[in-house]
Amino acid sequence: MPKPVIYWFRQDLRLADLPGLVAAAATGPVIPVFIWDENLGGEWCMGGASQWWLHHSLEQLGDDLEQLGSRLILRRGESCEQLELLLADTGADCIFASRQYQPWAGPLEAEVKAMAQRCGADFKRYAGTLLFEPESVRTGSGTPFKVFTPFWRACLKLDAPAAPAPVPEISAPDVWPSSEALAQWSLQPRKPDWAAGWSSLWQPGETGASQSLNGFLDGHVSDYGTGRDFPAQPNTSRLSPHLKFGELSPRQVWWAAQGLKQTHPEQGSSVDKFLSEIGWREFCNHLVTLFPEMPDQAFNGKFEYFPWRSEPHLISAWQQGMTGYPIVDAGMRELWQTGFMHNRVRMVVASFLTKHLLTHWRIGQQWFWDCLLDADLASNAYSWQWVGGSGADAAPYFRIFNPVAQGEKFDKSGAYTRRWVPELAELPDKFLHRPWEAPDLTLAAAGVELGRDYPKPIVDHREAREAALAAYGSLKTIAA
DNA sequence: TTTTGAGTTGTTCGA
DNA sequence: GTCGAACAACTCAAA
Repeated sequence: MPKPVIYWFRQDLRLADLPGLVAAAATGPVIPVFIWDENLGGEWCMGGASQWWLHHSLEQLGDDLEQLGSRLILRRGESCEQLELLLADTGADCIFASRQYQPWAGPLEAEVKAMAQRCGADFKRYAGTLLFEPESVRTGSGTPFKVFTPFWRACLKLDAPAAPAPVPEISAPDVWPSSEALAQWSLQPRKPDWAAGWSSLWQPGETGASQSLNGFLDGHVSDYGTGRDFPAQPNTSRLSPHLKFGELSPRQVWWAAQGLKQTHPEQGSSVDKFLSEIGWREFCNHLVTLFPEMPDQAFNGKFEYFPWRSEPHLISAWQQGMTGYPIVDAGMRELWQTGFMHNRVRMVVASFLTKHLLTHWRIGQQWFWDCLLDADLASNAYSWQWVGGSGADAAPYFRIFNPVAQGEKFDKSGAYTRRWVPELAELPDKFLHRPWEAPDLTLAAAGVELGRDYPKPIVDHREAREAALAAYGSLKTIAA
């Protein structure tokens, strides 16, 4: 009997289309392992909402492995130390894993490789988390791209990603190493249980992921191009948490989408628009491998001098969805209550924090990191810097979202806002996004007293806009 | 090497 | 109500 090998699961919690697992299964009996390395990433260790998802995803993965006659071994501690212990416990002679792209992942992989070799074993790393490896996408002059559109055009000219690999047959080792109990890791909130009810909103795990993908492609993708901008409409894929944990590979998404284009050519442009969002995931992750400081430092050095403010009561109002701007508050409450926020609304709330409140984008980045089920280091950092104006190819500084106009344009009928800000539900459409302009009688008829049932705006839009333009304008005199 | 066209998602104002 | 211009300047990527 050949020696067993270890498959080290990371943010790739699936069995299908996992090249490293295929290779491991072809080598010998496989010991699947997940290590809860809770401090990995330091400041960017896993946020609360994501831990809830992780718990359920691991539960599913364990069940799925048992269906195959295998198991998921759980260990807690520093990744490299635990792997070394596992090599000793099991006599395994190789560790297989998927490559990850956070700034700390490469050094950790190098450390594991060195440790394995010291132990007379080996470490093998496989692609599969992205469509294209960062090293493979280059401009005509051989440099990495810093602008999305030419980046994605170049990706589309490369060889198409390989077809997804099926679930391999996995043989079990003679002896299993010990495993910890998932329940003892306390990944789920206790008191208060802010995730109560999330199980009816989300289905973590590979099965839920492929159901979401298929459901989306069978239906709502057809109107993705325009429908995706309206938060009350069901035209977004909601695949991001599944992709973040690797329950679904981008190759599976790619191939399923290409298949749909074959059978429904008329949906081609919507499908391409959807795939370009997968392209943004690629782009952000490629950029963070090039610029590992992206999560922590302004891309544009000028922003070291930006006059950010820090007013705790404003930050807290934003976090709690009590700014007095209904579309902003709806988004922030959706985030807190479901671990997710619609894309359009993410932009509105991010613009509001950085521009109306002149609050550092890092405050928003950290809040999203803790609250979002799909929190991805690269996408989160890139997007906050993009909105805040300090990013690579960022939004122009005068692009300041008007929360009233955004509400009236993208949630005209108010279905989204009324759902998350129910105290305004009885207001007529005309005043829903600007309750401070409603006549007293209208407010009374809707059962709303501003300042009691719902806040007055914490800042005046026009004044805040002027202040933001002045603050951003102050950077013009500073050489980059 | 130099030149040229372009770059996710907006708002306001005045004609 | 609708439409175009202004709101800047800079960097990127390709020709």
